Amino acid sequence: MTTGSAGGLETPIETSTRVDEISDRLITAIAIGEYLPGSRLPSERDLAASLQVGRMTVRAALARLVEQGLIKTRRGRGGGSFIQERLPDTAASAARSSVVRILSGRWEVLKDTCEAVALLQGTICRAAAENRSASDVVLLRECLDRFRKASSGLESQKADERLHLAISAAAHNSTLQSLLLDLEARVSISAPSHLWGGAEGMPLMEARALREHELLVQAIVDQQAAEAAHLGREHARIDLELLEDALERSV
Amino acid sequence: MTTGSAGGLETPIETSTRVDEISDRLITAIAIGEYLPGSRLPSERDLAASLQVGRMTVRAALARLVEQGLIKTRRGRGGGSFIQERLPDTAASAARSSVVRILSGRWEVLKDTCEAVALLQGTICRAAAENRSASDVVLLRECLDRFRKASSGLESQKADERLHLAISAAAHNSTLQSLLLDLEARVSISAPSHLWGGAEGMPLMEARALREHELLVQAIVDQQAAEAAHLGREHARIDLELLEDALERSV
DNA sequence: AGTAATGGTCTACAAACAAGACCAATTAGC
DNA sequence: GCTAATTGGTCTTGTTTGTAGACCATTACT
Repeated sequence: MTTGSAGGLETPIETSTRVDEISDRLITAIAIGEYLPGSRLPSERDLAASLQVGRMTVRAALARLVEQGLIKTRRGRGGGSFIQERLPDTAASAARSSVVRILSGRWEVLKDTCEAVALLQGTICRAAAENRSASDVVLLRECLDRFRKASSGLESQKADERLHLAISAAAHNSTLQSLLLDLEARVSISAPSHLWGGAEGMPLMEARALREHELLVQAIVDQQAAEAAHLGREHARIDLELLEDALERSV
Repeated sequence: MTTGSAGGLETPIETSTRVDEISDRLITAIAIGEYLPGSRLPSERDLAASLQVGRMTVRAALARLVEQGLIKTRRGRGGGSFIQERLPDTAASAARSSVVRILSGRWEVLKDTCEAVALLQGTICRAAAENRSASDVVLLRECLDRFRKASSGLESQKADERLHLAISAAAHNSTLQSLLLDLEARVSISAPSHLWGGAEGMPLMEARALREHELLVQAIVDQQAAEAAHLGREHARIDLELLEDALERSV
């Protein structure tokens, strides 16, 4: 977000530049998995056009991602900005130190944000159970099916994202939906779990996620508001648990 | 906030200028009742200093408020920017046309936002009931007392604001709290109810608000999560009803 | 070889803002 | 009443940020 507008008259004004905004979006898109490692971002000219922004501005934003080691650029036809496979420092230093560096200091904020996501998720699931239409039901079942059939971790993650999007859409409140997306993006940026999450426990987590998804969708379809709220809230705590695990493992 | 950071790579970038940000804050402060009609804003130099911003920037923001008729400026020692008594157009044109102008077109958005506020309020009240500490209880009772004793509409409104602040603080989640404040500010900006709300029904509303406040605080103190959630949600719908009333009256 | 698509570089220009000087009006305090 | 302090109003100067476009360098496809 650019920036929220609540705040007293004492706190200093700070406005994010266009470059900030764009690099934030790009990082979010990558962290969320919208662009998988190895894939190519749109060309600078295309990005500039679709964001309605000067090309130099896009270049400045991309330069930051290059600095952080998130992308590399290649010139010439077929060139572009390519998402890197690994996190910048996992190559140079030990993985654990990188995790600690990412999480420490911001841990309190991150935990607070995760809690907020969980609560908001619960609220949205309740609203979805109350307001879901017939077409929502169809879409939800479709997304759930796709999640069931997803094999690879990345596919499963994509399906997960779509399912959650469908749920938040079923709540029929765009304000809350964008709020939730915003919060989730904050968590993803600070702690892109699919990048550093240990691959060992993943199948277990995915199994749990599937079970919870099925129950959650059923509750929404059956319009069991209280049940949906509870399930949504608890389901969102998976992220928090993953974070706590990662921190614990690395200390 | 400047601007939220969620959104695909297709939607255009827009960054709010410092002037936007400042005038938003000022309007919010006035709409919320932080500066009552007749009172004076800090001097331009003071504002510039506390906002860490050039004086010309503050002046540009103030100029907007003058344009909207929200403030008038007086020069010389003891001068400054003074909050106007009346809404700009109520003097020139009929009050109903002003209400319609404010609400129409943005009605759908406003309704969505109000719904979101209500849901979020419910969530926060639930969290408050679950997480409130002993000191929260003391503060809540204090605020409730102050609200009971408040006589004038403006006093009562101030007390109401503080009570709600205390409740959201009791939830012990700063992310959700700032989110709620942000949403409420949006509603206040679009529809500053205490400025155009008919004075007739106010005592009735205040009586209802008092009753609901008492029940709500009690539920939080007693840690009745579900009850608190329900009360908070319904209580927040008062704003929506006021808006609907105002719209109905004016059409 | 030629062409099209890409990143890389450069210049010229405009808008937003900062910092500060100075003027004009008004009034609190002596 | 006089003075000095305080305040809004105006102006200039310089910086940062972003825009628009031209042009170059590199690469791959036909």
